[in-house]
Amino acid sequence: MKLREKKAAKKKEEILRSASKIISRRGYDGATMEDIAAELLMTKGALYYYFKNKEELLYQCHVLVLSEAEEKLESIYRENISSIEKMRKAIRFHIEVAITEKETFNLIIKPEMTFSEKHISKVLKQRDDYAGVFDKIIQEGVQSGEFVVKEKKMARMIILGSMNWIQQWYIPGGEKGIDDISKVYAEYLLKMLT
Amino acid sequence: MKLREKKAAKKKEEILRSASKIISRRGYDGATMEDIAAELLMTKGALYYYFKNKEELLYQCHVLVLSEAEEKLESIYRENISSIEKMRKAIRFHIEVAITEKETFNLIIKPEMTFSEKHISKVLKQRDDYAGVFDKIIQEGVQSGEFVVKEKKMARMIILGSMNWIQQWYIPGGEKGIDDISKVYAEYLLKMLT
Amino acid sequence: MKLREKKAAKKKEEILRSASKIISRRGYDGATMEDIAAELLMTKGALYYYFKNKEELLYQCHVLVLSEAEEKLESIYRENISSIEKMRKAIRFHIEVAITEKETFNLIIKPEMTFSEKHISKVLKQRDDYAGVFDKIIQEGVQSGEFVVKEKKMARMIILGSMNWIQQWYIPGGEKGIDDISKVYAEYLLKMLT
Amino acid sequence: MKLREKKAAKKKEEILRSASKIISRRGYDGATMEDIAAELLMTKGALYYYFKNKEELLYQCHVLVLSEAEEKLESIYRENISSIEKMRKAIRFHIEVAITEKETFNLIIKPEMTFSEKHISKVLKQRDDYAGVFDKIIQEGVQSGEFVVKEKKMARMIILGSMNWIQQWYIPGGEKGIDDISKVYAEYLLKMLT
DNA sequence: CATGAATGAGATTTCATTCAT
DNA sequence: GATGAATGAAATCTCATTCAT
Repeated sequence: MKLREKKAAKKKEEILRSASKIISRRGYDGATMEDIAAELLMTKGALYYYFKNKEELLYQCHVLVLSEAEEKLESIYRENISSIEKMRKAIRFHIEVAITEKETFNLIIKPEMTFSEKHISKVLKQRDDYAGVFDKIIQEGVQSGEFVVKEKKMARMIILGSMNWIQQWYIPGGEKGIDDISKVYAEYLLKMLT
Repeated sequence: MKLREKKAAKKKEEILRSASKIISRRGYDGATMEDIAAELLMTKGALYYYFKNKEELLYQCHVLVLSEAEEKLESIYRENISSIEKMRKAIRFHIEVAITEKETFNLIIKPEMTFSEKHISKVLKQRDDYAGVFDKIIQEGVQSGEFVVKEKKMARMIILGSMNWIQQWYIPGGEKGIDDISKVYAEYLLKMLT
Repeated sequence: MKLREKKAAKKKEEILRSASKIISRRGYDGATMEDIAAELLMTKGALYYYFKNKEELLYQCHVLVLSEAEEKLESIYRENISSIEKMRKAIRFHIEVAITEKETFNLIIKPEMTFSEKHISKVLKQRDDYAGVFDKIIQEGVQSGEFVVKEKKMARMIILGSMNWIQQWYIPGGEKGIDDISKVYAEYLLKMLT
Repeated sequence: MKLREKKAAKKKEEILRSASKIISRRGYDGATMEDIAAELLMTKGALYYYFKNKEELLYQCHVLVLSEAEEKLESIYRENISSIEKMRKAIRFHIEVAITEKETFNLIIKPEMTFSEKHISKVLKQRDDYAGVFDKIIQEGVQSGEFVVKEKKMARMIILGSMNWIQQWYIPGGEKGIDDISKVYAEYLLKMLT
């Protein structure tokens, strides 16, 4: 029994990974269930065995990706380092995820247009939770005197917004690598905070 | 004849304004030709008289909105004020456009997914031109010693990215008005540059 | 304009007649939009130009057939003849419609299973109105002393039920013609009422 | 071995009872094999072990329900009472079955639309047999002088048709209970026969 | 015996696009 | 110039049925 369930769970995750890849390449509307199934060498019908419809599939992608990312972010927050270092790490991590897993993070744009009422609030909640970790780091840094920020929410918006935008112009194999980018971003954004 | 053409041009612009409104509300895929026609109290067929297909219509929207915005931005650049002031004005202007004309600016996200090869290079060129004005302001500021920025392109990316992201969370009538937001953004982003 | 509208209305009616033919032959689930379109030498898409979905199409069938039938029934009720004669005529008319237009009357079975909440109440209302004419004839007959019925609603149920059931076994070209059947039914059902 | 078979037979019957419940609730097309399996806490696959396809399952439902009912009806026919009393009892029994076991009796509507050639003749035969008991009662009543009916088949059609139609409007817990209804029906239908 | 997984055919619906009038 | 009508391709989703384990 347990084995069975594990197998199914693995399959689901496999589907989610492929799905988010396709969705990010083609967009939510552009990615057809056929495309997603093809990538997995499955038939459309099989997808519906695991997820009851396209929105559910997308929603699960969202949950998977974001919960993994949030966990990692939290672990950074709990590290025994200065707030500045935490923020630097968080920035680098977020950029890395947003780019290398562009596939999945792209799902995040315009959720209201994609999710129905059934899911939208949970989706927004999860994003808030994720963003909340950045808030906590900022808050901590302000208290320790490392950061000087009055409008903390705004600052967080700027930080996350600028990073999320990277997907719009980043081209793999281009002049700047992820590492270069995240170094510069960290530097400049920290300059804003301190 | 001239009158005719003028009339037609006016009609085209009218269509473009309505179209961009609808497209931004529903997204490019979500906005059907029917919807757009309905907003204008026209029939689908009529749209095809003015624009040969949906992509062309969207492309023209893009041209219209961006060329207007670029012009205004250039005029800011030409003003006889400090680079800091220029940047502050540019930031406020961009945010205002991105929010109040959200309708049209939203078109900008993910152009490769929307435009075919026929248009994509022109679209990207126009965006580069628009962004180029920000580059010029930064460049000028660096030369005058007002700004201290080594990675100018990156800085511009951060600035534009953070502002474009505002659409993702801004809710009209919320706690913060456009003015508050743009003031804080200008302050924080300038802090980064100076 | 008027001409156009008339043309469209005619087309709609044409569609409804074909549709009800197909639906009655194959049942609501069995009749595909493709089938219906084929019968009319149209494409599926064209149907959706006239009716926004399958249920709407079916609903309009129902409205068309029942309102025509009710009108005729009312005219029988208004004739200047005895209640017995009215009932005899009504019975003959109903049987004729239920058989010759079997196509359309069959729609009537199990409406709750076919219509969504949006339409169901209107459908039931229209049926009640139709049945109501039988009630009025019975009522009149009782008052004039021609009929002796205490449970009028039940009597009407028996009359309509027995007639509606005819579709279940009637085979065109069989031993008994419609005329024979309706004569016997009228005789026996009137025997029950008097 | 025998035990095995008995067990299997019991299981089959159990399935048939559940199946007819679901089928009558949702209609033959509406009831999916999944639904039926779910009601039995089985999986779809298991159903296919007992019945080779959906039609076969339905057919067996039909056989089960009708043969039980016919048996009971025959026993009424064999009772040592007047034909009038037999008919009254038969009417009451039929209505009771048709309502309380609505689940199963509903299957009977429009058999040609549900059964393929393979089964249809057997289905019709069984129905004829069932109806035949009513014929026998009528025949007996006519011979004994209790009934006065020339068109015996028609009379039977009226009787069965009116009763079968009850399902269309009967609502459990409504004003009239089954008992009231069957009393009135018996009274009125007998009035027609005598 | 039974199950989970998968298939494949078909159904409804949507829309950009075309075209005769 | 503009409209109503129609097309056709594609997308989502459903289900009876099969089969390896």
